[in-house]
Amino acid sequence: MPNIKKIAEMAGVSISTVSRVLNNHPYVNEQKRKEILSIIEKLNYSQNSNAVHLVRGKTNVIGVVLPFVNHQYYSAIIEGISRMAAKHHYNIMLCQTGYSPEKEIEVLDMLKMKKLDGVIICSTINGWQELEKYVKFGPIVTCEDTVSSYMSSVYIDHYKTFALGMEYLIEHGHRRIGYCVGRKNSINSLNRKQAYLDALSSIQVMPKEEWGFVDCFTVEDGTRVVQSLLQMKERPTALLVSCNHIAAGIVKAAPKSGLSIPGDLTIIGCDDQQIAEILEITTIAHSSVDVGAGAFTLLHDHITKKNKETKKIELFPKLTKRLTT
Amino acid sequence: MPNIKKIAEMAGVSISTVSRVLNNHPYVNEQKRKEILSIIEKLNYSQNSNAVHLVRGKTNVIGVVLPFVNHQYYSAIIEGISRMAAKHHYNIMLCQTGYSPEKEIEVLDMLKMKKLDGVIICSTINGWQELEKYVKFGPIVTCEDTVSSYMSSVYIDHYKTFALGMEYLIEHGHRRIGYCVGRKNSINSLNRKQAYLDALSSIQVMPKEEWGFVDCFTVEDGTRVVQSLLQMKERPTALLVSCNHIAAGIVKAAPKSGLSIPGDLTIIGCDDQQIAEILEITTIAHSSVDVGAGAFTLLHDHITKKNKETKKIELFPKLTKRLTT
DNA sequence: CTGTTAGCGCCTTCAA
DNA sequence: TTGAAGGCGCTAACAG
Repeated sequence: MPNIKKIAEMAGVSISTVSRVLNNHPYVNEQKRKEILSIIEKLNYSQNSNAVHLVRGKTNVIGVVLPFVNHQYYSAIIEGISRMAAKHHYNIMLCQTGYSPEKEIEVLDMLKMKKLDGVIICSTINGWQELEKYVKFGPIVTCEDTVSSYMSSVYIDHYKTFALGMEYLIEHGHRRIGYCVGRKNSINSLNRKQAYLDALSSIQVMPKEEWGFVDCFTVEDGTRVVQSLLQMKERPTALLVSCNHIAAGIVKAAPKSGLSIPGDLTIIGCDDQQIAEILEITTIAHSSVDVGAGAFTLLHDHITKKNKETKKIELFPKLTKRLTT
Repeated sequence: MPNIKKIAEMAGVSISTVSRVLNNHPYVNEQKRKEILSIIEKLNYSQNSNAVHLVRGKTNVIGVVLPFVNHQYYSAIIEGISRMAAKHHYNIMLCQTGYSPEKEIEVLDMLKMKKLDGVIICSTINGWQELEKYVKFGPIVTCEDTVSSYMSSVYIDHYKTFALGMEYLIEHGHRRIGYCVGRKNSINSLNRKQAYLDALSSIQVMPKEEWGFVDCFTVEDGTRVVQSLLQMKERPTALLVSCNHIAAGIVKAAPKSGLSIPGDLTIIGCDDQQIAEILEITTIAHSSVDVGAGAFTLLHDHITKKNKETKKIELFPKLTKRLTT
């Protein structure tokens, strides 16, 4: 592999001059520039990124941290990030954590080690207090609501999401309402639960422990919920579900067990996965692609120092009524 | 930011010694090792990856090239790659090309520029002859069938896939058969078409041009297919569809237009997207996660020189009968 | 067991 | 408009 020195030798100039044409600097004799370019061409030379990164102190690579790549909520976010990143000539290091705290830290360490110019955290397991320790190594943007004043974020207030859903259900006469969320104690789950509890309390209804389902992530989890429902003496008439894939599982499994939807069971899902459209599931959604695009923009502004202060961008989901309500 | 020199100074040793403890080399006084470690801890130091990459000549990063991230066929492949990569301490650079030839070349250039240790191409737009030019810069593995003897691949022979589907349809009495594929002239599409034509010719049926749909990628394309079908004087009784998302669009749209499935129209999809399971679509599938995992393994073996010769791994999909046939 | 030294490939003053 | 020289931060012989 040729290097800059070799090119310089062949062109009979110094490596500085070669460097100048490589980086489109002015003050290079047009004749020499042409000559150098042709040699570069002939030798099929290109810069060694690692050397460039080392000397420049940046890589034009950002890290994207998420629990599961093969999950449409996240792949939509990646889509948004990808589009914007391509526009600004940034590359994406994709890091699937499976919600392992260590894996998340590993990525943050890559920031510290200058392998990454910045990081977007789609969903954290360590929590923002931990993330905060790394902002001194480079900008971090989250796609979740964080209280931290050191990190920008694009987020949805899931208290509002669930509040919106509960309002709809209550307005439509439901009193026996249940819900499904993912990780039991994540910020988002806790917010959702609070909205649920507050709404019930506003109509003087006591929440029923067994109607709150946790650890729901996939279609299979949805069918599991239906199984549980069938065992109950008293069943909810409606379910507010934090993700459409779970909702899809419920919607497919319920009729097979004799529960008609929305007759016996009303379902409201969340997010903008296409499955909701296909199965005609009522959903409360925002654009996940926009989340990703927004996160990249915030991050990019920080990297390029366009803005120093952190920024919080809230996205407001809205309810689309379809056939499960 | 502290560097190795600073650590050496503070510990009163040379940078070599620090480097040794950093890389777990033997022959370091246990006392000094402890001391150095504690200073590293105190200063919250860590190596500069770019310097390490430069001097080692590798980055432990591989590139993954695909047209669309937000498409379940590809996100499943990424899942497979991610899992294996994590196991071997490799990172993934994700590159969405949108089938732009230039974007694909950009990634290959990153291989040339030592930013990447290897590349996995999930679907190429430039074609294998072009890719081949880059193997001298590092190993390239594809998830498509390539004739190249310079690149390993994990692939499905889509001639066989469609042949399998046609056989099923013909056995079940269909004679008026159509098909849907993605890019009109991609290798895979051409292979599929050939299988289709060969099957028809084997039963002495003349193919009908308008029953071959191209540029089908999404659910919406599926509904578009149904629109076209409705305009036809003579309609096919069955459709072999290269991707379940298109099939999903057809399955949802058809009944709304009075075409019952499988009564008026039999549908066979392809690949293992969950949507097929949910909508009970008969499909011809292999595990896409396995494709990714296999591709990484091949690539890793090349990077670590475990095997020099290229290897071709063929995966055989099988037909799962459900409710659309 | 430890330090010196020579790179890895490139960018960027500085002086000419 | 050009070149020399000094890093960027680290690894790896080599010599002690």
